[in-house]
Order: sequence, then C-alpha cells, then structure tokens
Amino acid sequence: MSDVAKLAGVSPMTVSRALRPNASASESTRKKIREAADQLGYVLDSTAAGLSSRKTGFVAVTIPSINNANFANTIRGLNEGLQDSGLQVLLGFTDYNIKEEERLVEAFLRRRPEAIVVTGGVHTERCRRYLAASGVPVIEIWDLPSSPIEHSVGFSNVKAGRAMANYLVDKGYKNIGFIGGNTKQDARGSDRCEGFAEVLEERGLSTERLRISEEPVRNMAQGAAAMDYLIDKHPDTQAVMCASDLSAFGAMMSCQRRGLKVPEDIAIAGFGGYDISANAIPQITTLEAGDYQIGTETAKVILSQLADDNDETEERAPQRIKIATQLLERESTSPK
Amino acid sequence: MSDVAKLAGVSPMTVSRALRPNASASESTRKKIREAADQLGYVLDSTAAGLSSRKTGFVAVTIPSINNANFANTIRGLNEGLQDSGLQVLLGFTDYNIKEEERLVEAFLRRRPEAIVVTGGVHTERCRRYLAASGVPVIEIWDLPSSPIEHSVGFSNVKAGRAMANYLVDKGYKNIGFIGGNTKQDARGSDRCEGFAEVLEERGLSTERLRISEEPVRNMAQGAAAMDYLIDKHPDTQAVMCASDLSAFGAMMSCQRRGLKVPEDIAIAGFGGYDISANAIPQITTLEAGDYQIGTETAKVILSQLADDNDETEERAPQRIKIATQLLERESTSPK
DNA sequence: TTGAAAGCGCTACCAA
DNA sequence: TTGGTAGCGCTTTCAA
Repeated sequence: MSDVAKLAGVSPMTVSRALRPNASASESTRKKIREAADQLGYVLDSTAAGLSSRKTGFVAVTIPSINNANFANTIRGLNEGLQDSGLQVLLGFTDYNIKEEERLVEAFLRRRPEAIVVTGGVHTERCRRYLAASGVPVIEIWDLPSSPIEHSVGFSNVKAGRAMANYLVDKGYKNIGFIGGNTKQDARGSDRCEGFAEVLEERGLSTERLRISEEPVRNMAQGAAAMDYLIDKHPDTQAVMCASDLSAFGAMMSCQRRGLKVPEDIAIAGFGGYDISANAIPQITTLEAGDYQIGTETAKVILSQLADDNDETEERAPQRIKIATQLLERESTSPK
Repeated sequence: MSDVAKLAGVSPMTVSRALRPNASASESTRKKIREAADQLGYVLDSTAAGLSSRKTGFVAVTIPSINNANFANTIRGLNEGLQDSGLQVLLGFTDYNIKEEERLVEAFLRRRPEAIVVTGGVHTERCRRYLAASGVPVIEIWDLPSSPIEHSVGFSNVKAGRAMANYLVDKGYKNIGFIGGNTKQDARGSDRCEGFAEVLEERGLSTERLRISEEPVRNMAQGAAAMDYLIDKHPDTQAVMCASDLSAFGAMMSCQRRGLKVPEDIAIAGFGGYDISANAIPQITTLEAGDYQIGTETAKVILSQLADDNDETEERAPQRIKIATQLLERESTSPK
C-alpha cells in the first residue's frame, strides 16, 4: 500500500481511504490512486483490513448438504440478499451431523464472522455455548426452535407434517404411510413425521405405516426402496407422504414398476417443492417450504442487526421470522 | 491470548505454539494451556494468524451455480479431499457469467487464498491477468483448456459431445437433434454441442436440429419446452441429446404427453450422470462426467502444489489431470 | 522447550 | 480532505 502511496504521491492513509467507498477522499486523488494501484497490480489485503477494523466481512453459514436443492436455494437467496453489502458467505456442510456442525462452527468462529447462520435448532451443548458466546448475531434457519439461541427464520416442521396429514385424511384416505429416515440425523424431517403422526392419531387412523427406514431416505433410490418395503408389508396402503420430493419420485417409480397407478391405486405426496414435483407425470403434490425466501429473509435479519444505527433500539431484540409454507395440490394425490 | 498466557502462567508465545499441532511444546504445558483457553472461552483469531504467517488457509473456488448437482458433487469431493489439511473452501457463484467471475476472483484475491479454483477455461482478459498474477496455484476445472492458466482438472467437452454423437449414429439414428442453450453463457455446454455437430457432419448427417434455444436449457421445464419446439419443427426427429439429464427428463415428459414412446418413437440422451437418469422410467442414457472425482483430484493438485517439500521439483510444473467420462447406455436410447 | 522483540498490512483515532 | 501515530492479535526469528 505504501508503494501505491509513493507512486501516487500521497500518504498510505489516503490510499486506504481512497480504496474504500465510504471514506472521505476527493474524486481526483481517488482516481490517481486507483491508477497507481492498477499499475502496480496492487490488491487490497482484507486479512489485514479485517484485523485492524475488526470487520472481516464474513457471514458464516452451515447447511447439512450441498447436494440438496432446498438448501442450495436458501444459499442463493442469502447470497443475493447480501450482494450489495460486501458481506461474503463462508459456507460449510455438516452432513446432517451436529458433531460435525460443532467442529465447523468452532473453525468458523476463528475467522471472526460478523454473523453466524446455522441450519436447524438442534445442536451439541458445546456448539450452543460457542454460538451464544460468539458476540455476533446468530440465526437458526429452517426451523423455529422453541428455545432459539437468538434469531430464527423458518417454519414449524411439525405443522408442515400436520398440514400434509390433514390434507390426505380430508381426501378420504385411511391407510396412510410416511416414508422417512433416521430420526436422529435430521431433526427437521423427524419433526414433520411427528406432526404427521399426531394428526393420524387424533383422527383415529393407524400409525403403523410410519418411519419405515432406519437409514436416511433422501434420494430417489432410497424412496423407491422404502416404497417397495412399505407396499410389501402393507399392501393396503392408500396414500404416502415422503420425506422429500426426490424420494416421492422414487416411490412413484417403484409403484409404476409394480403396475400400481398413481393416484388411482396409491396416492403419493412429497416435500420441498423440488422441480421434479412439477415436471413428473403425474405431477407430485408437495409442500413448498419457501427455501429461497428463508435465504433472503435471513439476509435481511443480518443486515438489520449489523446496521450501526440501531445500537440500542428494539431491532436488537431476537427476531423470529415465520416463513409461509404452501401445500401444492397436484395429480399424484388427486384422482379425477 | 495474553490472558490465556497469564492464567496458564506462561508467555503468549508458548500459548501460540501450544495451540498449533506442529509447534514444539511439551504435552503438560499444552494441556494446561488448553484448559486455560477453555475456561476463558478463548478462540484463536485466524485473521491475525493469517496476517502474521501469510497463510490464510483459504482455497477460493468459483462455480457457475450452487443449484447444480454436478458442481455440488465437485465441491463435495474437493471438501473431502481437503478435509485433513485445515484448508477452508471459500465458495462463490458466477451464475454462468464470466464478468461476475471476474468480480468474484478480485474479491477473493483480497482474502489472500493459498490456491484458486475456477470452473471452465474461459475468462475475461482482466480475470486471466488477476489469476496469473495471483502468486498462488490456479486450477481450472471441468475443462482442459488449450491454453490453461496453470493447472487443469477436467475432460474435453468437445470429445464428450463427439462420444454421444458417435454412439447415437452407431445406433442407426439419422435425424438427430441436440437440445442446448445459449452458447455464450456456458462454454462447456457449447463445446459439447460443437463436438456433437462435428460428428454429425463427418458422418454425413444433417445438423439442422441443433442448438434449438437461445436461452439456457438446464432444467426440466426448459428441456420440455425445447423438445416441444424441436418436434413441432422437425417431427421426423429420431434421437436427441440434451444439455443435461434434467433437460433430458423434461424432454422425455414432453414426449410422454404427446404420446411419443421413448425410445421406440424417439430416443433421448442426457448428460451429467444425475440421479434422475438412473431412476426415471425409462432410465436415461447419459454421459457421466466424473464430477465428484474432479473435486478429489483438484484437492490432490492443491495439496501437492502447497507441499513445501517440493519447492523446485517437477511437481511445480503445471498439471493437466484428465478425468475419465463414461457413457452409460440405458433404455432411453436402446430399443429392445 | 520457552521467551522477547519485531512486524505482518491495514485502519481507528486524533490533529491539521 | 489529508497525514501521523498507534495498534489490531498473532507468528516469525533469534536467543536462551
């Protein structure tokens, strides 16, 4: 930087200011300095800038998996919401494992992020401590925990499961199943299953067709295998909700292979509002979670918390942003 | 850190060493210091560490989109390959736009990454300059550019297109189409189309069924729309390769809606080895690109370049890692 | 194995 | 609008 200063005939301090948008520097020196920097191939060192200003410009984010269109959309929304703020997302993947989340959060904390976003409301004890003591805004997404660490942006997965169950029962189905996975790994998925089961019980229906697999059921092949298992065990099954649209599609293919017609012989619903649900034939009934919106709303929370004009106002209070989910009724549950 | 030192009764320097795995410190003081750190809730500041040691631990990576299973798999492979190295991936999305890539690369350079990974071999002039002058290993992935900046890990997209064309021509199809998108935005996609077209010409077939759309054709809906357009224009089309398995699936659904049987009435092939290609009925012939492997191989290149025991050996020479692609023949192009 | 001094490259703060 | 001083929290280097 001092080289640039020398070349431009100013002090290093002026260079520092000229290279930042908000600092005061005359347009003429700005231009002079930019040219000098360009000529020398100088690139600002934000590591040093961060150390000095205590602002790293990082937002640390953990999601369970990058191979998931829902979380991908959230990150897309978050990125777009943070676009003009100069904030950089530091992304990490927990592989649906809260121990791994703890490791990631610890590593991220070393980077001194200005905000931390974690997926879900279930964390290790140590991870909660880390987050609570981080000194920066913490946002839990994709859920609305009953005891949030600070802010949360999401929806009730229990209610989502309830909504789909009520829909299927209202449709007149009696023997209703749920295809989902290992409940320990994915708290949000098991919450949906729980809500689903609640409704079946409340409305006097059997819950013996639930939680088929001990393994996660996220992809198409797992959905197909789970459906095979379910139909073999309960051939009288009339309707099934799947943990995701991908497993719903796999389940639907499994039915097709067996000569079962969807929805005439068996109704299938998914979750997540994936592309496949709108493009498969028949189209698959799904519950759209507002994944992209979770990202944009999270960005808003971060920016409002980081705005320095609200140091002691009510804005600092924990935010709880509820994202609307939407049940999209499609052919797969709706016989003509 | 000096607080920790005081509590543990040692100098800050000893704390610094005790907290790093490779530094020399006795196990007893290590333990003492770890306890003190834990008690104070001290977390190392890697911003300051990075400034001092000139090692940030970052690997900057740009991919076109997070909503793409292929690139997601590459990142997964890269992450896993870098797992034990302490290197953190700094991920950015270019939205298939090299101008945006330039912006990202410039922002990333400020973070002083220890290596830079970019997708594709086409960049803006300025971006190439940045990368070449970065002073750290640069790896271009998902392609094998004829004039690489430094290292490359990928495959020839032209050859991939040729392979699929040859396969379809060998199958006996004559009126063959290609469903793809705007060639300016996605150089890799247009390379595949180019290779595809070359073969058709070489083997004396018409190329009038190529490059249907000016818009990108990446998702299912776009594939369906492009297929509708193609069949309306060329009802005699016998076989089609699509830019991705997603568009291939959409195209297949479009055929199903029209009462065209796949592959009896029209054969369809995709690209990318997506889950859907193996789970759709019929299964879709595809070209697997080795996406995950691109990630793991890229990690290997980075680690070998960063190893300090090869300062002047041949390892420093630009690497060019060719990833094997595999044509998976499936029912969608193979009438019984 | 441990400690002291110096400085990484920048920005906050105060002064002009 | 510009410049000087001090220091962000750590690691490198050298010495003990």
